Amino acid sequence: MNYDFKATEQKWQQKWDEAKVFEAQDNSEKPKFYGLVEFPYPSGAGMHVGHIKAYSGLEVVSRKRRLEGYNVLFPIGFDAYGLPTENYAIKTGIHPRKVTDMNIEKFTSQLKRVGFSFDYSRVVDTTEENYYKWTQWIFLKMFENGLAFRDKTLVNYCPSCKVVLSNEDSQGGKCDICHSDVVQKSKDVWYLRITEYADKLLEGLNEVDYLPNIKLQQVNWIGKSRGAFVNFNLNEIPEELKIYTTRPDTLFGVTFMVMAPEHPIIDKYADKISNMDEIANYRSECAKKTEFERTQLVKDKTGVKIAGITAKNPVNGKDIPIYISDYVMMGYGTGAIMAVPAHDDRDYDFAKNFGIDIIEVIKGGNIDEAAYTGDGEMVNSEFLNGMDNKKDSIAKMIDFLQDKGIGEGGVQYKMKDWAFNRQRYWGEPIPIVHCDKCGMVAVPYEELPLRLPDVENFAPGTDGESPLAKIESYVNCKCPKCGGDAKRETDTMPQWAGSSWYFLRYIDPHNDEALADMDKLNYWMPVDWYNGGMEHVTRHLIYSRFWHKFLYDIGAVPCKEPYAKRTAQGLILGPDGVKMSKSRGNVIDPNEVVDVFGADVLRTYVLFMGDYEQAAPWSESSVKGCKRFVDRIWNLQEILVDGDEFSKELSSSFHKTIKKVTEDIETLKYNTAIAALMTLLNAIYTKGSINKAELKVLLLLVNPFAPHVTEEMWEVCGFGKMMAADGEWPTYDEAKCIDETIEIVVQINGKIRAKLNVAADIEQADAIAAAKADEKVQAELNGKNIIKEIYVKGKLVNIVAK
RNA sequence: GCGAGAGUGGCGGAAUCGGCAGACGCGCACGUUUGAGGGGCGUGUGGUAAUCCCGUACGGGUUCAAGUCCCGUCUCUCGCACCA
Repeated sequence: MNYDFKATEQKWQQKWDEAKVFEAQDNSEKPKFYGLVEFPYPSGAGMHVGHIKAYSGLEVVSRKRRLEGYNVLFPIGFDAYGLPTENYAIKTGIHPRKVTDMNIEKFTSQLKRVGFSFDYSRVVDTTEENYYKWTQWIFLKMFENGLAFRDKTLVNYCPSCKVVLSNEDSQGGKCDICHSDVVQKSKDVWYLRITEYADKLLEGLNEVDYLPNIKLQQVNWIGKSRGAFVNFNLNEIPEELKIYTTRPDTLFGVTFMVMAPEHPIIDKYADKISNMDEIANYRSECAKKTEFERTQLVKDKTGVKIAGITAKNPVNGKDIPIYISDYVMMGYGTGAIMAVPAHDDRDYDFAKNFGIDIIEVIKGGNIDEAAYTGDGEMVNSEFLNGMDNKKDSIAKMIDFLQDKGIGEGGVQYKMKDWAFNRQRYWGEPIPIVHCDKCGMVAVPYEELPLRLPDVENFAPGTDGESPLAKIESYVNCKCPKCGGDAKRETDTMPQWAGSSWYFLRYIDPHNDEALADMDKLNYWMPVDWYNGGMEHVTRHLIYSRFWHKFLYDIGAVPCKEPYAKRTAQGLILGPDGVKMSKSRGNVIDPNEVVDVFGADVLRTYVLFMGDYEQAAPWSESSVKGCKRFVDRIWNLQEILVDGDEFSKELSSSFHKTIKKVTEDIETLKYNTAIAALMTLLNAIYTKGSINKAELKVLLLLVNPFAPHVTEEMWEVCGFGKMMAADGEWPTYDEAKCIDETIEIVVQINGKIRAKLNVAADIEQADAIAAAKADEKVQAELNGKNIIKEIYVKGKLVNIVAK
C-alpha cells in the first residue's frame, strides 16, 4: 500500500483551510501562545529551504501548543518594501506594486504547499496603505516627541552621477557606475534618536529570555562605556577642547592630543593656524577614503600637527601639541581625544611615527617595546602614585576633575542615532512638509496615509534626491499650519521601518482606529517566542525594541518588552558546504523537494539535519532517510492490532519517547526528538505489531513534524475527524519511563570487562557482588588486591585492583 | 585586534551535574524478496587479523574514571572593528 503523499497533502491543506483551524481566537478562555517568525522579504527568486527551516521550528512548537490546548497566534506576513523590487522595476518598467503582489503570491503558494499552520486571515504586508498608515503614524509620534530630527552627515557622493552611494557601491573610493572619484558630501538626513533609549534597551535585557549570545551581541552593539569628560585649555585661543576618555587614571601620561580632521575648532580658528594648507591637503585625502579604507589602515597612523595651537594638561599644567588624524572620528565621543601613548596601542603607534614623548604612568609593561594596556600600580602621577590604577585612581581622578571644575564622569555609547531615510521610491513616504515660514510641519494625522504617488520612472533623481522629488504634484503642497506654499519631504523610510512593529499589527490587522486594539494587545502581548536569523539580532531586534519601548512610553502598547523569548536558527548551506546563493547556483528550491518527496519529508528533514542553531549542508541523499521515516509511519497500518493501552513490551519506550519529544521541542532539539521517534519506530517494527492506543500516541507525537500523513492516518484509523481540531498532546508517567532491568557496566581499573543485566533498583552491595560473581571479572581480579570499589547508580561498577 | 561559538567515523550529527564514545540518519557491504532501476526487508559497519590494543584538533595535567574539568597551542565559523 503505497502512500500517495501528493493527494493526501493537498487534501489536508484544503481541509485545514476550510475548517479555519489555525485561525487564532481573540476572545478565548484558553491560555494564549504567540509564536513569531521573521516575516520574509518577498523577492522574485521565491523562497529557498532556509526559509522553511526558519519557520519549521516554531511551526512545530505552535502545532504542539494547539494540541496542548493553547489558543495559538502563529502569523505570517511580508516585509515588502526594498531595493531589489525597486531595481527590478527600474529594469523592467513593471510597477513595484505589481512586482510585490506577484512575489507575495508566489511566496504564499510555496508556504501553503509545505503545510505551515499560519493564520492566513492575519497576513500583513508592509507596503499596503492601511499598514504603512500606522508606520507613518508612529513616525509622527516620534517627531512630536523630539525623537525624529534632521541633521547633517557625510555621505558617499558621486559628483558625476549626482547620486548618494552606499559603502558597498563606492569601494576603493570609486563610483561603481561611472568609476569617478567618490567624495564625502555633507547632506541633511533624518535621524531617530535611538540613543535616548540606550539605557532602557540595555536594562530591558534583564527581563527577557534571549539566548545568551543574542543578549551579548545587543550589549556590544549598544556599547556602553563609562569614563570621564575632561576640558583641556588651549593656550592660544579662548576655547576649551573637550575630550572623552575611559581612562581618566592615565591623565598624567598625556603627551599630545588628537582631533578628528573635520573638527569645527579648526575652521573656527583657521587664522591662528599657520599650516592650514597642509591641513586642507590631509583633509581632502581623508575625504577620498571610504569608511571601509579608513578602517583598514590600522597600523600606519597618519596625521598633521596643528601649528599655532597647543593645549595645557589640566592636571599638571604641561603644554602639549595637538594633531589631526583620521583615527579619531567625529562621530564618537567629542571628536577629540587625549593621547596616552604609554597605555594605548593607537596612541603608541602615532607617537612612534611622530616622535612624541611616551610617559609611563602604570607599572607592569615595557613601554620601549609596546603600549601597556593592562593594570598595575600608578607612577609619575603625583597624587595617584602607589595606587592600583583600576581600584582607586579612576574615582579619585574624577573627584579631582569635578572639584577643579575641569571635568566630570560620563558615559558613551557606540550605538549611533538611526539614519532614517533613503533617496528611493519604494518605501514609506515621510509625512513631513517643509514650509519656509513654519519650518518642518507634520502632516495631520487625519490625512494619513500619505500615499506613495504613482510614477513612471523609478530611478533616483539627480543631486542625490529621491524619485519622488521629480513629481511636482506631489512635492508642491500647502503648509498644514499656515496654508502657504510648501514642499513635501521626498525621502522615504528605510527598509527597517515596517518590520519594527509588524508583530503588533498581526494582533489586529484590520483595525482602522489604532495600530491595534488595546484589549487585544493586552491579551496577546508580549510575543511568547520569537525565532529568526542571527543576522537580525542586532539591527532589527534593537530597532523594534526601541519602537516598542517608545510606544509603551506614549501608552500605545501595554508592555515594556515586545519579545519574551528569542532564539535563532542556523543557516542551511548548499550541498557544497557553502552559503546558498543564486550566483553559486547551489540554492535548493523547496517546491522541488515537495514535488519529489512531499511536504512532510521536507519539514522533517530541515529539522533532522542537525543542531537547529548550527549551520548544516543540504544533503539530497539524507532526505531519503526522512522519506523512509514517513513511509514507515504510513506502513504501520499493516501491523496494526487492537488494544486500548500500551503493550507491556513497548510501554516504557512510549513513556520515554513522549517525555523526550515533549522536552526536546521546547529546547530547539528537534533533531534528537525526531531521532527518538525513529528509535521508537524501530522498536515497534522489531516487535512486529502496534496496537491502536500506541498508534494514536505515535501519530500525535509525529504530527507537528509531519502533519499530513498523521492527519490521514488519524482519520483512516477512526481516531477522530481532524487531529488539528480534536487531538490532545499525550502525557507520560515518569515512573513508567523506567525499565525493570537495566544493563550495567563492570570496569576493572577503569577498563570495561563485563556487562550485566540487573534489576533497575539494585543496591550498591548487590551490584558489586553481582559484578564479582562474573567469570571474566574473577579472572581479571585473580591474584590482585582490591583497593577500591565504586558504584554509580544504574550505570556502572568500577573495581580498582593491584 | 576584540567578543562569542565550534573542532567527534567515509558524511550530517548524538552523548558534556565526569561514568558503555559514535544514538538517529546517510553512505557502504553482504544476504533476501524479485515484473529489476534512485524499491522493500534482514544483518553488519571507528581503526586493526584480533574478544588484546588504539581512538573525540594538538601537547600536558587532575581523577578509580575525561569528548566532557584545568593549563598551554593550533584551526575554522560568526559578530564587531582605529569607540578613545
